Amino acid sequence: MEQVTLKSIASELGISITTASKALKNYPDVSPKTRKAVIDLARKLNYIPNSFAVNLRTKESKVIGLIIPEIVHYFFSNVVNAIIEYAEKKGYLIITLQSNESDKLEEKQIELLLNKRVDGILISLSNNRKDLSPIHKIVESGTPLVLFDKISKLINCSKVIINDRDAAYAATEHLINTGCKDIAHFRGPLNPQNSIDRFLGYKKALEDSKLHFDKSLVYTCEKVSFEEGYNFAKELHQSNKKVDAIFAITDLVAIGAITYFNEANVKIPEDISIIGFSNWFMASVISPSLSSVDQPGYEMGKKAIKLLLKEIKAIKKGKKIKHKTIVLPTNVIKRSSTRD
Amino acid sequence: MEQVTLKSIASELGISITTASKALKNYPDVSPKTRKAVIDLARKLNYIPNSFAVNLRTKESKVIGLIIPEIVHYFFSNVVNAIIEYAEKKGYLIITLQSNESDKLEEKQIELLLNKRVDGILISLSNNRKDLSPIHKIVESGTPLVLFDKISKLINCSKVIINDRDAAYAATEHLINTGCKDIAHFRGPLNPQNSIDRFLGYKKALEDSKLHFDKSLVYTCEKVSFEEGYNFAKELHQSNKKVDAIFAITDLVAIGAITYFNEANVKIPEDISIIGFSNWFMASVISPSLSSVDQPGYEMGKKAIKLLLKEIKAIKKGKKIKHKTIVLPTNVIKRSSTRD
DNA sequence: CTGAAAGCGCTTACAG
DNA sequence: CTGAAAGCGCTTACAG
Repeated sequence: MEQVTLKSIASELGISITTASKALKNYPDVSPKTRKAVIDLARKLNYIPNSFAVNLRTKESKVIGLIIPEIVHYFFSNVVNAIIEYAEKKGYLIITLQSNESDKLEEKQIELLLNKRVDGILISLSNNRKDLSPIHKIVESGTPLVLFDKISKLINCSKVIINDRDAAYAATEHLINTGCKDIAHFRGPLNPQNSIDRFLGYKKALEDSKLHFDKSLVYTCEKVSFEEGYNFAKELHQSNKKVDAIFAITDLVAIGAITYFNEANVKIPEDISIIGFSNWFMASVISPSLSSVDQPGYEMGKKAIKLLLKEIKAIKKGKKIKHKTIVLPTNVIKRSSTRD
Repeated sequence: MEQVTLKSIASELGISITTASKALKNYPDVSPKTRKAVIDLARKLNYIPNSFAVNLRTKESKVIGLIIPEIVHYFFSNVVNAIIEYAEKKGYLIITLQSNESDKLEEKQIELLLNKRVDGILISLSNNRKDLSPIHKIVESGTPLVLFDKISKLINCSKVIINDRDAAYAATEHLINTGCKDIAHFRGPLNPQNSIDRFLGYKKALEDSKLHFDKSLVYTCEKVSFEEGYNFAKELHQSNKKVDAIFAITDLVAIGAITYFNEANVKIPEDISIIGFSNWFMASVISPSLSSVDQPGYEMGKKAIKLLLKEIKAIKKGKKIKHKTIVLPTNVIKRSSTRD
């Protein structure tokens, strides 16, 4: 397959490479006749500019790197969906990588993306991220970075998040308002900020309503999995603890719990109310349908890529950029797993 | 941010760019002393080879393009997961695009990927793909291509698929074996091959069991959505048709039907059996749990990328490649939505 | 309006 | 063991 290059077009027309290049790029200083000849021939030969050469010259790849914990995940796949879609409209392509919640992998992937000279990077941090130096390195390299959902406040970059504490507060409040008094929490791992914030929101809601906070009603889901939800529900049920509600870190955990209670013939929400977090599609179709906190994945992805492209543009123009933190609203979706 | 280049390393050490390059690339004809000096300095300065220049020289991008109908989709997100993971291990990155089942968008995306000079392309075709010329164009461009799941037999490339006809046959047979006689089918759109094949498998199973095939029991889901499953179930229920089972094109459609029947107090599987297709995670957690055909998304993604990378390698070595079609096994997962 | 030339940063065949 | 040179394919400042 003989590649069509500017050189071959120029030589076929007996003009210089310079002129051929200008004709195709709508430079004003080319005669209409020459321009037409070049454009026609380019079309006829199906000329495609060599993007490698363009990248090398312009120092732009028109590619954005994206790292998320996992893609087989309702929330994150929605985020990715929005990012790919919006970026494409603006002429950017997305390279996606999954950290699998491994900080080591995440570091390698950051390295990969920097080596690839992507024009910008979007990350939702893995749960195990403690050492922030690899993230700082991105900023130091001059590559625009936007963190979303699972972020660190210590990084000097733009961020898109929800207010996990307020959202968890609202979820717990809903349980309290519907008459629950002994509310358990299936929390996430101890390290990630959003897991901490959801726990704090839960605790605060109890305190504000003068309900007793009972440490023994808090279970930690290391993997935030269906199985953990199932098993903790079982453990809770088989213990003698008095409990009339559960606030789960995520819908998947909540659904694990629902599955157990359905099997054990514990009535939801009569015997126990359950509320999840994220409002996955699944929440609306299981029985009973699951009350949840709507976490706008699509919106979050869109805001994040929008912000990133804006910063890339600003930097290109040599403008100073001011980092922003966008906080998206959430709201409690009431369904059948909690009382009226 | 002053970029560290071979040039800057060479000049700092007072050697030529050539030698610096060779030292870093483990060419044998460099003295150990020089090699060490170069490597040490490169590490100290945190040298990253400019991938744009490398791409231009090697004519390789080490990037693979992937087009799927949508990413917020259990099956496809599993495919993407496998592809990203395997590619990364082999030194390739993945650019993902979504056609949203639009053939026009799909064509633009193919164009984008070819312009980007990706080293290979993976596609699961959109339902509306009738004109195959954009796909042929990929093959003609010399870019290795592997089609998976939603393919066209008319394209001269490797493919990874399941046998949709046999799988649908097995699903329908399961309904028949458990005593169902009047089996409806919520089929997919008329164009895509896998939707046709599933319909044919369903029909063949009826015929082989001497059951009457009733055209009026076949409903076409244009969008393969939850709503269609729900609405067709309602339509079916409110008609006077005699029906004791439904084979749905996909779990999402099946779950729509289940949701309707649950609301309408129609007992599953006593009054009506339901079997889906794809074995989404959701199938195991709804009530009743949904029998389904396991469609191995992860395996399919892995085989597809593996095949593609193999062909890329072969072409690089100037070897002739023989296209393969891999057919992955499926099996019926029996759960509570069908009888024992 | 046109084109020679420099340069982006690398790789590699070739000469010494 | 070392390096000058050509070249990948483009863009653009500059001269005419």
